[in-house]
Amino acid sequence: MDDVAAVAGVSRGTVSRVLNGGHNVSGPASEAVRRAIRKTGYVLNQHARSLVTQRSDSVAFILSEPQDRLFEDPNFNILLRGCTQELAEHDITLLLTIAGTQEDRKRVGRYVTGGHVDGALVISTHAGSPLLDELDSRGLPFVAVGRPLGRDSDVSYVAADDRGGARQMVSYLRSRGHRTIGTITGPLDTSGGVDRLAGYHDVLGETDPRLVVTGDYTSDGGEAAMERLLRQAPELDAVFVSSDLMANGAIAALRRAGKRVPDDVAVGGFDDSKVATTSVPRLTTIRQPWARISAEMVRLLLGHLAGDSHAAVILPTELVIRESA
Amino acid sequence: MDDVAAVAGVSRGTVSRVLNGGHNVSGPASEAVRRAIRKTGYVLNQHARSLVTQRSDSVAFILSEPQDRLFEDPNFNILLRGCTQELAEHDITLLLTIAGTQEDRKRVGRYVTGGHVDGALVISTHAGSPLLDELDSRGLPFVAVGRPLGRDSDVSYVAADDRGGARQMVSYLRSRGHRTIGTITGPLDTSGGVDRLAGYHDVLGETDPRLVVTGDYTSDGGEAAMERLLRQAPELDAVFVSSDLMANGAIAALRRAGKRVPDDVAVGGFDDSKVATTSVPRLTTIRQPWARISAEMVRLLLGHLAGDSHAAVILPTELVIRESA
DNA sequence: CTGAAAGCGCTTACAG
DNA sequence: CTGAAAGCGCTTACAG
Repeated sequence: MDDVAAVAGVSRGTVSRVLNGGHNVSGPASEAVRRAIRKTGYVLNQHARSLVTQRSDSVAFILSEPQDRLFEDPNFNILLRGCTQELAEHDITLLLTIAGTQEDRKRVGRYVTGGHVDGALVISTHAGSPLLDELDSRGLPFVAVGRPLGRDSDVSYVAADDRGGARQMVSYLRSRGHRTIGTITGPLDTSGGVDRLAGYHDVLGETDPRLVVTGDYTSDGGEAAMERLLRQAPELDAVFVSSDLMANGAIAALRRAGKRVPDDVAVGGFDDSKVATTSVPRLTTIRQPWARISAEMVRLLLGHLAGDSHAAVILPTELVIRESA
Repeated sequence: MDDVAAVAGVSRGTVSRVLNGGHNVSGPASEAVRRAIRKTGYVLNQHARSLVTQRSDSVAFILSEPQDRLFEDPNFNILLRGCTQELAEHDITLLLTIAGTQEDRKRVGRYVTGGHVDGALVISTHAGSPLLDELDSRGLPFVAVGRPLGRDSDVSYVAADDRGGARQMVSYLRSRGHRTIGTITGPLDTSGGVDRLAGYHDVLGETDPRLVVTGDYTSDGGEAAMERLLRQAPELDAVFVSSDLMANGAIAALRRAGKRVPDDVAVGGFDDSKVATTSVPRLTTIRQPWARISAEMVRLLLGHLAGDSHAAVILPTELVIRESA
């Protein structure tokens, strides 16, 4: 920077000013500095800048899932891409950090609270993640995707309306004349698990406990859950499955049991993920507004950085009718 | 840090020394500092440290593909995870940056050359990526995965033996009695495209040009390429397809043309990716040693950081026999 | 509009 | 083993 100043014939202060927007710098001076920068091949030292500005102009995207299955989920892709773009418009770089194991989470916790980033977008669906507490205690602004169970009243998050989406699907199934509607829930330590189940009960009221089975968001898990459901309640004529992947497994189980989908048993999924269109039959499901979710996450985080307090944003879902129900 | 020093009753220099391994610090002093750190809740300012050490203890994993299809590839997952773990053992954080668009690439280029990271792992299969030049001109150490066309003699990279792998597959097809073996290549501006085609010619010599068609690594592209191949050379009895995804599409085209796989036309893939086991019939393919690739990439990069010059590492592939050939 | 100067929070020879 | 001090490369009041 001294070089640049020398070549341009100005002080370091002036060089710094043109680097930071060029306010209060005369045209000629600005031009000279710009030329000097090109000539010297100068590149700013970000650490020095961050040391004085106390910000890094980057935020972390923390993927904190034991199983990083999310990676294979196209929706996750959309989310990541959306956040990157939104942030880029504000000249903020997004760093993806993966914290699959307990040890990873510690390392990442240290990293993000060490001043490397100004804030974080955290993707973690399971309850009781110590990561949120760590970020909190360090005072690092962050926003979560999905309602963080147990923390939803003191943490910023944006989520699809899981409960409302479940209501849409179950209402649709009932409107199609189905009378005995079962459900395969997600893990009950995730908001998707409890909220979608709540939506199911919202429209059906209390149901026979035999009609409710818990899955684990995997295809195999959905298959096993469907088998159990079939054993417990062979008379059911529809099932609301809390994720497309599980719905895909459920259909396999139904087929093996000799049931036709949707004629004998209608199947409704959730997510509108890739498998929804590749499965046979294609899935009737609930679409989550991922593009809007990412936009809102970034908006919320930027708000935090500017001093706003926390907030929750719930976005509506959409029923997508295909062949499975 | 002044607080810590005050509480511990030592100088800042001593605090810094325990922070950096505790060499040349007496037991009691070290203990006092440690207690003071806990008591004050002190957290190191990484920017200040990096400013003096001139390193950040982090490296970038740059995903520089126009289409970030890689994300959905489980192999990519293995690569990413492997690199993260290897680096973590050296206390280095891996930052994933995505540079899908031209603009992204610029931003990322600025970021990584701005001192934020000590080096980079770059994932970019297409030739002529300006990113490599940029990193080079900035003097940032990096290693690429896959042979960077046109830059392979002055850049560090680690790759599977594409040419040898293609030889394995084509030799296998011939050993099974197939006589008219076609091939669907990858884009010819990728090393996977040219090297696998070279391997094909290695075992077959010059072939009828009608037997060679270029695809784009997508399933749809493979389907279209197969149709073309079938039109040009309806007599073929085997085809070596340069990626599993394309092989999957090729099988669809064959089925539609009334050909049985492998009875009428045998199909050999490349990658041993997820689709290899989900396609019907399951694919006979070439496995790339992703775990070793990630380990070697990290080893090479760490070498660079320590001052080593560049090097290329080529790792052997493995023929995996299933049902399609 | 511009320069001189203080300061951001660390690390690391240097001297003892 | 320890402290005092210089310095890493910037930004930003402050004075003019």
